[in-house]
Amino acid sequence: MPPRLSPQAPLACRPHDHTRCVSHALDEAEQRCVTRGVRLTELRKRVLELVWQSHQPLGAYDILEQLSQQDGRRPGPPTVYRALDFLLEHDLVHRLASLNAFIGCSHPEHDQACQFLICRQCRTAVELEQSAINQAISEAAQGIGFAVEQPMVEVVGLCSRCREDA
Amino acid sequence: MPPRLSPQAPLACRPHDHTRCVSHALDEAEQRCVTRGVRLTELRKRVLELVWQSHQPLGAYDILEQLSQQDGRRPGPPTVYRALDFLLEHDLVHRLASLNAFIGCSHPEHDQACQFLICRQCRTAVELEQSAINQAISEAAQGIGFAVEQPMVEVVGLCSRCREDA
DNA sequence: GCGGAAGTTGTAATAGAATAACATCCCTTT
DNA sequence: AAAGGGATGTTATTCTATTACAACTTCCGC
Repeated sequence: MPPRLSPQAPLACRPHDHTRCVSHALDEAEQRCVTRGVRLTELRKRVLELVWQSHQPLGAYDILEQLSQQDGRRPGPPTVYRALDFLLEHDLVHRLASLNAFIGCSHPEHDQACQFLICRQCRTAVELEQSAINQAISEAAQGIGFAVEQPMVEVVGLCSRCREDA
Repeated sequence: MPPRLSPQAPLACRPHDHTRCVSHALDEAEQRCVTRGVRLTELRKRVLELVWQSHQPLGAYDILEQLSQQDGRRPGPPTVYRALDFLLEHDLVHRLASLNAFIGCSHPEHDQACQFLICRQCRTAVELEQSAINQAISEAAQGIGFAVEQPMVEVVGLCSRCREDA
């Protein structure tokens, strides 16, 4: 039986008012862009919002489709990828290589660790910030003279809720 | 300046007689398949050999091309992917999600940890087996009730040789 | 305001990675 | 020899991502 979740568990793990996640992420993104002197255009903001729609990573073509259906526009793939590239560059989203999908960055202010726990059933992805993981990686790398630049951790498994359901 | 490599550093990090890597990998694969009662066919063996050709991960379509050029065959993508699926299933190769590429598994006998240091310059990928990394991951996962199934670590950076050259 | 420069988006075509569906072949077992 | 299962071949297609170029917007100095 899965252990009871602590109140410190990431929001994505528990039921929560998700509209607040989204608005918080958008606010933070606005500020971040102001600070960096770059423009969070309508398109970029919309893509960020779509990515934040849930805690499940979203494919570029899913975003494309939602832009087509919900908004009036019908942009081509490059338009979406460019928006995503922008958001990636400014640490507002992450790309999950194992899923070819994108997800909102939960803590853009910190060093982006790019550590994710991905539930294979409900597809929810939770971002971690475990310095212990990074440290273990750094130490191993140092041992063979490898200079770490972008560590990436993606762990597939079953989240606590899906374990309960099983 | 990068630190001197210890003699325990993985082979892939240093110059070495690579034909021995390959033949050792093939031998081990043969045995593993016998043990498991599955068939290491000519095609599968050939794909494994191609993947082991170097310590740089190889794309499925690269394999395809080499099969076309070096051997007489001209198989379609499904043929190659099926061979790769087989090899993956039996832990004889790994797939690097961040590169869409495949690489020989250095220690199929152990639990496959799927930890890689990938040099962005020479593209060499070194497989690690750091239980410390897995442990850090497990602990973090346990904290939020997540059941780890397939941890995956891919670290992009600069290997020691490429640091020296720079 | 005007014009240019930089940045952003639109559009069409294409490249790259992976799979579906079905046919054929081969090996084993009886 | 026949049957069954596993392996491979073949064709077409899906999904992911990028190249190259055109059009438009925003910003800034004049």
